Amino acid sequence: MTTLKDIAEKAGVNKSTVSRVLNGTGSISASRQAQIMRIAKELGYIPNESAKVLAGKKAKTIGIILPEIDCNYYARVVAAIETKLKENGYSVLIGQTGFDFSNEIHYLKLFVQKKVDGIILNLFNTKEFLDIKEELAGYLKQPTVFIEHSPGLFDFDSIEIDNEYGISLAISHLVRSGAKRIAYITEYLSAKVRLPAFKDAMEKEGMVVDERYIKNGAERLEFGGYLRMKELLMQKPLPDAVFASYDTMAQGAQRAMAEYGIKVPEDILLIGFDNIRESEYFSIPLTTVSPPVIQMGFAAVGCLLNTINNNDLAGKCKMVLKPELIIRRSAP
Amino acid sequence: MTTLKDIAEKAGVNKSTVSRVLNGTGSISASRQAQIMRIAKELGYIPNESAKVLAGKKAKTIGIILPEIDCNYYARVVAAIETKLKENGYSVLIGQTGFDFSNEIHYLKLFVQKKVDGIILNLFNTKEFLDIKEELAGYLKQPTVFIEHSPGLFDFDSIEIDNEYGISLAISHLVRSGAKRIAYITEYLSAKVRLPAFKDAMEKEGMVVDERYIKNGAERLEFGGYLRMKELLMQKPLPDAVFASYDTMAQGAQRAMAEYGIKVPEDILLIGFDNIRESEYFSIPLTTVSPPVIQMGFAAVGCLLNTINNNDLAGKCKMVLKPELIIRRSAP
DNA sequence: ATTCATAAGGCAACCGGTTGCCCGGGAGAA
DNA sequence: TTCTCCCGGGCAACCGGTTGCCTTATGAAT
Repeated sequence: MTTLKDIAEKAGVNKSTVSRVLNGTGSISASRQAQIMRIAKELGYIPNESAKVLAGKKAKTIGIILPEIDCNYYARVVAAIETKLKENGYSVLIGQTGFDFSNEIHYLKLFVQKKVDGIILNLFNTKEFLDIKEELAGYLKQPTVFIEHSPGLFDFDSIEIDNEYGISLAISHLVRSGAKRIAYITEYLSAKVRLPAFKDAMEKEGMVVDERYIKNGAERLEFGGYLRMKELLMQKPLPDAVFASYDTMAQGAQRAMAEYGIKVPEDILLIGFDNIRESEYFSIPLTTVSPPVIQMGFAAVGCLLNTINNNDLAGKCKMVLKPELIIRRSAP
Repeated sequence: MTTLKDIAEKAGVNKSTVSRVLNGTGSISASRQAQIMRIAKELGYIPNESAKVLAGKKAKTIGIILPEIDCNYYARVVAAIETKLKENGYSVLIGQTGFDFSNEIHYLKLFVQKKVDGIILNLFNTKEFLDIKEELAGYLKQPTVFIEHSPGLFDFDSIEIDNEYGISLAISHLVRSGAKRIAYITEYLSAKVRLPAFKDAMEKEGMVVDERYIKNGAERLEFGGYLRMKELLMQKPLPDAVFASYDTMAQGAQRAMAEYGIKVPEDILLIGFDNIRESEYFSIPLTTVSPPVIQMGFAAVGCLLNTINNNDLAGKCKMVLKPELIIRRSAP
């Protein structure tokens, strides 16, 4: 490990001079600069970030906490955020919580210790978070922005997705298409936030919520969609429209319907949520609600960098992004 | 920011005592311990990782560099790695290179500066890497493991996927199924490693490689598969089997064939590579080559942790993992 | 009563940079 | 010629922990 001191000794100067040359601060003669740069290269000098941070420099790192990565939705979120941060010279520390509250807290604390410059929180358990907010006070002093969901603390920045609005778009589209028996397939985690919104939307459209057409369960993703759809197909009369809690479940549902010879959209309309990249390429291209996740990621980064650089803007940045409806063949 | 010193002053002891209590090292009386712990909690003490690292502690962080996250394949890789590392108390810094060599180098250097304990490299440009290996010497001194591809340096650990073998599994399966005109759809990036392997496999099976049945291009993912498949459908006679460079392209290909009324597998057999989670739920469940990526991730972490903890094992860990063929309806 | 080991904790150097302050010397202004 | 000012660079404190070594007190063993 070669350090500033090594370079300084070899050049016969003080290490502060070397520091200044390497950082382009202070005024050092051109010849010295050249000499020091050369020696630094010769010695293969690699700066020590920990020392820099300890001495008061920014770590140029932000942490992002989210439920999981291996999922078409969150992968896109983190990719967008990473890309934007990279453009600004930041690195990203990542934490998967698996939807678990203790992990959410664990990573929050960990990242703060690691002296990140800011944190992007995609929390699932916002209620629980709110409960122990005071206890966490020390960990919420650096720039923090909540994405997707917000615990509703007005002293924090948040970039939310308007789930309720998105779901109402889906339901009213189905109703306008003449659906009478609208079913909902979901899983426990997703249901937590989307089931109430589904019921609301139904009521606003004047539809009765028939619990027999709501299928919930533990299994997630394609498999969950597949199972719940099969359950639904036992019901008679069959629903004439299905809202899947997210696109990945919709893909499983399509598969189940194909097995049973049910035609989409002729027999049953199908609509999803998320507009994942592949939904356009499902065997029946999926009509779906498209939350602006890339925009959300970019906004979160922009907001965070603002707060970091001007450090007086926390709480100033509150956005609620509206999803839009993407109409494809599964529910034209 | 409360520090060790603050706690020490309040407790009337030296900060070294506080350090020892907090770390459970040294011998400190139970009452002191209790007192110090209490004060630490009262003051909301948050340890400073940079200081710890500077003082010689491990950062308990590893960096992972890979082409992209928003892609079913790599998302799974990074998820597996993150999960395993979390179990061992490590955090992960992530870098997306976008398949770009300069980004690969950029992140390597960056992570080293950040004093990570180890690096997992999923490099795309292994040749270029090899070319400037000497220049990088200073950056390759901490534990490093290559995954998926290896630059073939025997002083480094690597967990490779045997692409050639995987592709030969696919081709020989198609040949055994009676395919005479086997096509290959791909895109520039994937082709770099898989096209030669495709040709090899074809030759080994005694098939002639007909360039008219090889469709390559810039577009990636589903869209790329969709475009290349449409090109293929202009060819006559039609191929009787298609090998898609990866499952996501296969999904696009399925869509193109559906539009043209081509039946899979009756008219054309289709086979993919990657065995992404959703391939089981494609409209025609996809026969595909399954590289053991979870196992690869776990092995990489295991190998890295070994090297970190025993620091004399570098280069000892070399694995080449064999994919297996998953037979589903698209090529029974 | 003397020796000795051990427990409890203090002291200070060190990790590798950063930065405010200071100083000597040469050039330009008065 | 003397006074200023700026350029080039040195000095040392500081960031917040860690740890080897040393001291003191206490109790046990001889």
